[in-house]
Amino acid sequence: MAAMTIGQLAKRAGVNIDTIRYYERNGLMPQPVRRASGYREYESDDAARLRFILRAKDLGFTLAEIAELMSLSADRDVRGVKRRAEQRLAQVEQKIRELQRVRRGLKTLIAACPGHGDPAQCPIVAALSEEPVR
Amino acid sequence: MAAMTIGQLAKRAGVNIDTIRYYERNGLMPQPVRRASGYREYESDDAARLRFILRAKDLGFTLAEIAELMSLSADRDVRGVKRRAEQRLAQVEQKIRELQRVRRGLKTLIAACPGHGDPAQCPIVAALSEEPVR
DNA sequence: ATTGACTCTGGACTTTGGTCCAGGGTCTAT
DNA sequence: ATAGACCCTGGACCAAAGTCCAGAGTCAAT
Repeated sequence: MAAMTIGQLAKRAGVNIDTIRYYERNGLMPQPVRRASGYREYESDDAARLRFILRAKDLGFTLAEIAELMSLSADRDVRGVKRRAEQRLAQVEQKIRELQRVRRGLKTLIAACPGHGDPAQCPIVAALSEEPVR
Repeated sequence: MAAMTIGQLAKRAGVNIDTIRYYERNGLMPQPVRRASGYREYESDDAARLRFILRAKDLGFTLAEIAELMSLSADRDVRGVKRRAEQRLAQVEQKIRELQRVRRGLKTLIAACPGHGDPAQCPIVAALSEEPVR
């Protein structure tokens, strides 16, 4: 019920005021009611919507994906929402695998490096110019 | 020994020709010898250097970090190189943990979503507007 | 009524790692 | 000698997700 200004909403959500305007321009936040002065007025629904965006962002969705999620949700397309979440999960798992590969590569190099002495003995220096493992 | 043009080097390394010029502008690749015509001439050392850059990039180093690695390596500072590799490893591990958290979040939502019916029953739609777990 | 904090708009700017283009010169094979 | 492929430079442009700014108007408290 309590109407808020954009500054209050921003503070409450812990985001920059310009971020909210940016989301509005990009269709993620609604065009809010305006006072006679032009000031935006937000309701608690808007705060919920902003939390939705931030939570989804935290889960790694891009803003474009979030817009799509909200559109699916508005269409009551629960299946579509679930599908997008599954796709995102697959991406995350792919990225984890990739980073695990990188981790193995780094660990191998670090383990073999004496950390002192002749650079020619350091496998990091040497290995970095070998053929990539890709 | 065999001198190459930039196009040959690019093809051999599998990168865009402009990427090499870009690396040169940013101090990652050396200013090569020029022919009278102005054409760049590369030696196999340069190919090794380019591989170094690409391999390090593959391990997730930024170009700035790669420049630093090369500078350390040129200073024969093996300890410094190892330290950077360890720091990068720590970053990678941090990122993996973060993605694992994201994965858990997504899995929880997906598991609880029926995938059909009333959107009010779908925890993805609902949970996304709750307080972030951060 | 004034002050200080707040808000409005439109547009410019940031970062990273390139990619592309135009308008010119060069190289190589025929 | 000429075509076609290559190379040169400088600068413009791209994505993503904001952030910042100037110049103007508004709000709340004193």
